[in-house]
Amino acid sequence: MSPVRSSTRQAPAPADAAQSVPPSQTLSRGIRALEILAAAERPLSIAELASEMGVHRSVAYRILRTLEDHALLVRDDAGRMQPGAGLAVLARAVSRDLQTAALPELTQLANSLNMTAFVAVWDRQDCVTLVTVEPRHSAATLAQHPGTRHSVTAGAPGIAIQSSMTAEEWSVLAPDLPYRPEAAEARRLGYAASHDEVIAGLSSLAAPIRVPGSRPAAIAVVYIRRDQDQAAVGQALAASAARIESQLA
Amino acid sequence: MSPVRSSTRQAPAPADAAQSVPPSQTLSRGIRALEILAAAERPLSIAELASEMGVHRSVAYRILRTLEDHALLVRDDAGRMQPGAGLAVLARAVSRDLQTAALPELTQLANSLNMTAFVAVWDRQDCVTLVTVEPRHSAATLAQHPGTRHSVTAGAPGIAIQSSMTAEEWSVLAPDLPYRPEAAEARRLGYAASHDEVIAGLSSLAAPIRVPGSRPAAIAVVYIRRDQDQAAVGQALAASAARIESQLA
DNA sequence: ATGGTGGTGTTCAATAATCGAACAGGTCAT
DNA sequence: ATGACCTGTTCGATTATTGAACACCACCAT
Repeated sequence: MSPVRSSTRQAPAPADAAQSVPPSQTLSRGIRALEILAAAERPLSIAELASEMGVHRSVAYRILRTLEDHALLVRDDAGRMQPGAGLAVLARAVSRDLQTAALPELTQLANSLNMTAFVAVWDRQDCVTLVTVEPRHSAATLAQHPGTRHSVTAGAPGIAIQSSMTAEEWSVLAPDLPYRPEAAEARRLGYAASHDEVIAGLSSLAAPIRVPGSRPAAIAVVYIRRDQDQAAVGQALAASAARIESQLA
Repeated sequence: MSPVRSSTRQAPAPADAAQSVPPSQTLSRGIRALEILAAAERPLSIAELASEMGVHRSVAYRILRTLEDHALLVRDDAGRMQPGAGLAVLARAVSRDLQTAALPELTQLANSLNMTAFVAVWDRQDCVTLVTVEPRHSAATLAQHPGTRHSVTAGAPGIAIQSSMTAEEWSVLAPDLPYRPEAAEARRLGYAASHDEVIAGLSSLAAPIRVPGSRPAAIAVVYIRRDQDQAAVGQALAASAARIESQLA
């Protein structure tokens, strides 16, 4: 296929049973610092972070300095920490091809349907929103922001992702998660629907995107009014998904 | 000002001369793994990453396992590593208020001007693109993606950021970086312009956004044709910047 | 002024986390 | 089947990490 790309042979990733190599303590703590900071809604001092992490302040100091070196963290005027631009650079590389292929489709969908459109990927137990596009005349903007995560067993994107495989395939890949019966119908239709699942009052439609070599994703829209022509929108989503898949091949 | 926000007193962030605390080795390596992975345009095996990082394979193994635990990394079908969705979650927290305030303005600008609009923040020597919105009828989409970085001394966004402060303030905050004379004029006009600076053939206009407590940012558009009414577009940018600033107050 | 409070940054011996070699496999070409 | 290349695991030696203690600064009440 790609004659230049050498060394294609490699070993499998066997079922990850209880891993026997203990995680790196320092690295874990560093990441936890980032997670805490991302969840906090205001900048935090080193001392606050240290107590939040449950480590000695001098340990936090060293860790935060390191994160700062790599621009994953920046300081306030007052010296307090907040997430840094380096994270945006790293995030751009997440499913880069999918992001690139999906963006034009999302723009097109958002504006023609006048709904917020987004791509979500399957990550462990969750569905994570990767890119979003809001419609042009967004008066009451539905804020579906990137980085949002919710259970993959709830909402149209999750159902769509499930619908890209059979119940049996699902039980292999996600033995702990239930297979939603709606996925079977979504499989027939080419798209999935949900109402009031993730956020009360909101409805969502989604179509699966099969990504070669990776877990499946979904392209979706959210909306408020229930009186939509679900079939038409669903088919538009499925068509977009097909175009995206063809670009990823 | 904000009576609820307790504990406002804190120490300064004195000039960061050569830091005397050595960075955490393990954490640095973990971040470097992410950087390498983000720069690579294909998934990498553990062995490849190890040699790329210049560490023993078993060291890389432990580090990657840890990153995987936190969903900053996911594996290929074949067990090779690629950036994970957790990074998207963290990135969403970068200048969250700015992102939120800017998004509607970007959508509005992109569609009314029919140009790609984006927000860039100042990070060390660089200008990093945070959010972008492409116009609706994007035939030839200018792919200005989030995460793009280029020197803050080049391009309209960089000049706009410089224009938000005087040459003297600049020399304090960025002693190593030159102050572009264009910034003085941009300061008068309320917006900055550049041609062929970052990417040959592309022009850009930008207005500064002053962010309370943080480094300044910029809102900008890129376009190909030179025959634009620069003043009108520049003023639209400045107006958007003003609205964003008022939301951040 | 003066001390109290809450913060940052630095140093250093003790300790526990990390390192890296060696081993045990698995998969895919040839 | 043989070699090439990979993942995952174990374990003693080494070294990075830890955390207490110290010096210092800014701000606020008293």
